Amino acid sequence: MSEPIKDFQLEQAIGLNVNRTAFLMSEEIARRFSSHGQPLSAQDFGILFRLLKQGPMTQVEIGVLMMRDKTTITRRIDGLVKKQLVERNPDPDDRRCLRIALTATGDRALEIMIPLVRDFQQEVLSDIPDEEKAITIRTLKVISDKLISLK
Amino acid sequence: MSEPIKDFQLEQAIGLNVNRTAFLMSEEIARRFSSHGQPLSAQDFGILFRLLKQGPMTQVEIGVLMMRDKTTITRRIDGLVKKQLVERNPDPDDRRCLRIALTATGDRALEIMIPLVRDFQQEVLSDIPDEEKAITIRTLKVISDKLISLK
DNA sequence: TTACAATAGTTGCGATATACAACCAAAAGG
DNA sequence: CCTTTTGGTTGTATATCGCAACTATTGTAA
Repeated sequence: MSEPIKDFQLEQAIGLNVNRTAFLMSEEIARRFSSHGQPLSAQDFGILFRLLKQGPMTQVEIGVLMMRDKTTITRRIDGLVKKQLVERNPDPDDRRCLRIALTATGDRALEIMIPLVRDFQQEVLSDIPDEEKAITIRTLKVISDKLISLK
Repeated sequence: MSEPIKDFQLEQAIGLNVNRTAFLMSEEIARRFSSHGQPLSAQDFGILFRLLKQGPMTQVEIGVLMMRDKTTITRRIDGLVKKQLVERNPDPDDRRCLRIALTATGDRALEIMIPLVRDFQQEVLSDIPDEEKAITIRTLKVISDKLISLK
């Protein structure tokens, strides 16, 4: 008679560790943003940074990247507009679309936040050999790609 | 003049990958719980599983493990009580405390959910060599331990 | 013993995040 | 044209969360 139920080791479970790490990282980076005058979430940073790297995007495009419903993006952008970090510009070629673009204020916010993020990631990974960092990131990508393919 | 801002590689950032993976894993495991008649979140599973492994706990103890305010735990336990998965028992030695304990229903729910979790984790990691799984989990632990020590 | 401090838990309240349904406007494609 | 698809907004509902304030109980120290 096997009793397999209690054999499961939660502390070794990838799910628990991924979740806890994600929670703690988001919390800490948001805390650092706030203490540098930028009260934004890690998610908001993600939006702003992509706008910097890739230029203006529509809300639907942002929604795909963030894996969120477009109504959720409407409201997140509302918040960023209210903080004057982005603006909704008309698309000259398609009057349905709004091109979400960084403002000068948004640019300045990123100039503050990007070094914070870079330092933060460097800091939390400082004890990890490069090889193991690479393996970790690759493993996470494999998992998320697999989960996306399931959907 | 260096221009380091845009050099930051978001796709290689540990934070983005950890967050996305956590989101996708939580979503998928909740979906599987639901489709097996157990509409619970990964967080709720975490509570129930710890109660199975460690026996009854107070709400404060659960809150420490989950890194949540005790008021949040009160309400999560409310939900689990309503689903008859746990019960609040008086502590004979301290009348302030409630010992949160699995019910028989909660036990049966775990008998369904634990194999789902085990299979799920095995499935998402199936293409990853054991060595790399171990490195990934260890790296995540190092990060979360470091973040906890910052608090 | 008695007063004060700490602890366990609850409730009121507000904030945040999220998505579905329904809707409008505009574009695409027969 | 007429129909379908697409981008976006709003109404509504749900879940999650934590602070402030409260009660009840326990611990502590004069």
